[in-house]
Amino acid sequence: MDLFVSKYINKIDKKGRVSLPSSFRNVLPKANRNEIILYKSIKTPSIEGCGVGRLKEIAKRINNLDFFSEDYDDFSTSIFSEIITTNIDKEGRFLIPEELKLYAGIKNEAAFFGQGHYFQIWEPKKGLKNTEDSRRRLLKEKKSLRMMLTQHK
Amino acid sequence: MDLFVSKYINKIDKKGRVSLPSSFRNVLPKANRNEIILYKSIKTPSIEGCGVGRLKEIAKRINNLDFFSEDYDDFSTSIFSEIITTNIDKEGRFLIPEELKLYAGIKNEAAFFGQGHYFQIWEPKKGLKNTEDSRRRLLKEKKSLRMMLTQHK
DNA sequence: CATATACCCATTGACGCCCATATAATCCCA
DNA sequence: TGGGATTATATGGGCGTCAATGGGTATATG
Repeated sequence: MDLFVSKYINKIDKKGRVSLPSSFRNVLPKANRNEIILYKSIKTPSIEGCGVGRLKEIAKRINNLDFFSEDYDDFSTSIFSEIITTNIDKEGRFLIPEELKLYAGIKNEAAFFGQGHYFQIWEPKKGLKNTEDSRRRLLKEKKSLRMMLTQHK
Repeated sequence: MDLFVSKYINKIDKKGRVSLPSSFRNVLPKANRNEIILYKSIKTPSIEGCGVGRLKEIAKRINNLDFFSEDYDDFSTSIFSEIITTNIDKEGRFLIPEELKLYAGIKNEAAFFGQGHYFQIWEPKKGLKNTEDSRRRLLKEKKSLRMMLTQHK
């Protein structure tokens, strides 16, 4: 599976280390399996992460915004200048920078949420609540959710 | 046959393993025959499952949404983080995650119901009752439908 | 030299792989 | 076509491996 899926809650030890879930590590390209990038989520108090290869895709997305819009500047500033690269040790653990932990309100536990081509790291309770909220929003528009899930072709 | 059809009731052993019915295994593509995805059914207290190919298609669809919209996040959270991938061992067995067993009320036995492009896993009694209920609903509708169509003057 | 971080080793529990058996399904040949 | 032989499926259990976690120590970096 080459997508970040499912959710995991891992502990952060005294040294600040936390295991990237094994299934997430396997999504990273064999070449750069010991490096990920992290940045603040724009829309939620969470951290987003992915392999370094994904950067190009993000750049493309931002490039597709209207160059003269405020959004363009805001997104490109918020994302690119805030990106932090982090190394993964032999045991599959990494350090979450203090600033990002503060932003997400993370202390002793980190909840990892698969998001397909990237993942989010939440303070566990906040993360679970966010999942519920977002499911509730979607259920209001049953049509669109069904559209996503049902078999086409 | 490349569809999930028929129903089976299998036992869950001490280790939590359960056999995916052989005919279901044969539906999975030879390439990814040792991996399936599971998720909570939206409308019923049951687990739905299918091969990973279906997931990749959903990923493609979500990826086509506006990257910066709220819908994008809602979909990717509700779908990717709720999906669980599980491996099928050499004997054709897999583990149902505890959270999903709770959701479906499954303990020692699991009932598999073919649904065409996907399948459902139920607590046996609930599953059989659901089958009866939905058949009853169908018959009722048919009756009123026939009434609509045949009652002239 | 002090703090942070990487590497090494250890522990525990979960999971995958292997082997075994019983029952059911299929085959094959006289 | 009957019936024994072979294969497949569902199920049970032993055991090695790996993932998550904890801690000691070396190394780097200012």
